[in-house]
Amino acid sequence: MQAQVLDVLRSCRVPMSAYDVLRCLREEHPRLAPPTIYRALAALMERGKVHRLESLNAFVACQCERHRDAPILWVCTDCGVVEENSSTDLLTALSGIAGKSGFAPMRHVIEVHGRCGACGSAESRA
Amino acid sequence: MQAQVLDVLRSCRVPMSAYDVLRCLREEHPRLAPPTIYRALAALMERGKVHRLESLNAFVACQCERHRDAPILWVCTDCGVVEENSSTDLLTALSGIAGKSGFAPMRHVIEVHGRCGACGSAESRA
DNA sequence: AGCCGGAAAGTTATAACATAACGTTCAAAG
DNA sequence: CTTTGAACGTTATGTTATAACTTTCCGGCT
Repeated sequence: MQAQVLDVLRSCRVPMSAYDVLRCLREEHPRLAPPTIYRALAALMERGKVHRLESLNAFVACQCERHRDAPILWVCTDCGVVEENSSTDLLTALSGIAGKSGFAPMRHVIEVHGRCGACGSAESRA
Repeated sequence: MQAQVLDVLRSCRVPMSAYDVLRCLREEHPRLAPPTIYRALAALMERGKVHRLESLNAFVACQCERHRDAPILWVCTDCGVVEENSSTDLLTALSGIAGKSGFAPMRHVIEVHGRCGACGSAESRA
């Protein structure tokens, strides 16, 4: 089930809600119910294969093989595509701020909404 | 209505869901319905008086009088309290990364979950 | 083989979060 | 004193998520 959910998510660069995934997989498994999907997604997130987009209540397949740091997710509000990367500098900066107030970070949520390069140049050509 | 919602949110440092706010205000306005709350929250967010915690589907009153930058929200997973600040350096770093791929940021979601200083020292004393 | 135990998935039901669509009120502009 | 539009009320429903319990299946054990 995890493998099937991951396949569905990998088949598209646009994030999908758990219910989108459910609708996809119901074509093959008509009786599939939400908890199954959420369990698979939880396991995949645990293994770092999938990221949850908190600001969209949606999920994307991880685009990197391995993570050193927390991912930064770049969401195009125009085409919907999500890019992923990470920045040691950024994490260092965050840790620095955290340190001053004695805050011990456990999990970072960094999502940036805007217009991606492709949509930006498409627009400027128009 | 906006003022009442803001009062409720300001009365506590822990984020509240829209339905938490609704339950609070129903004591005074028994017939209050969700759309009224969501409308007030939308207007307050527009005015920068309230922030939405995307990773919790919840809302907190803004703790700063004015923002230069996008807020960084620090969420204690122990006591639930949210602190807020901002960092020009961090935003600069993000813009730098964005620039390389031609991404034009419009909205930043930066939320860090971890243990706050107070809970950390409480634990170490125990 | 037959049994046991645990992990994954199925199943049912409901909780929690959010908004569409339309109606009402009321005050300020014309 | 009518028009108009913003705020709010109301009803209904859509969307996201999980609690709680059951079943299935596989692998080890006797």
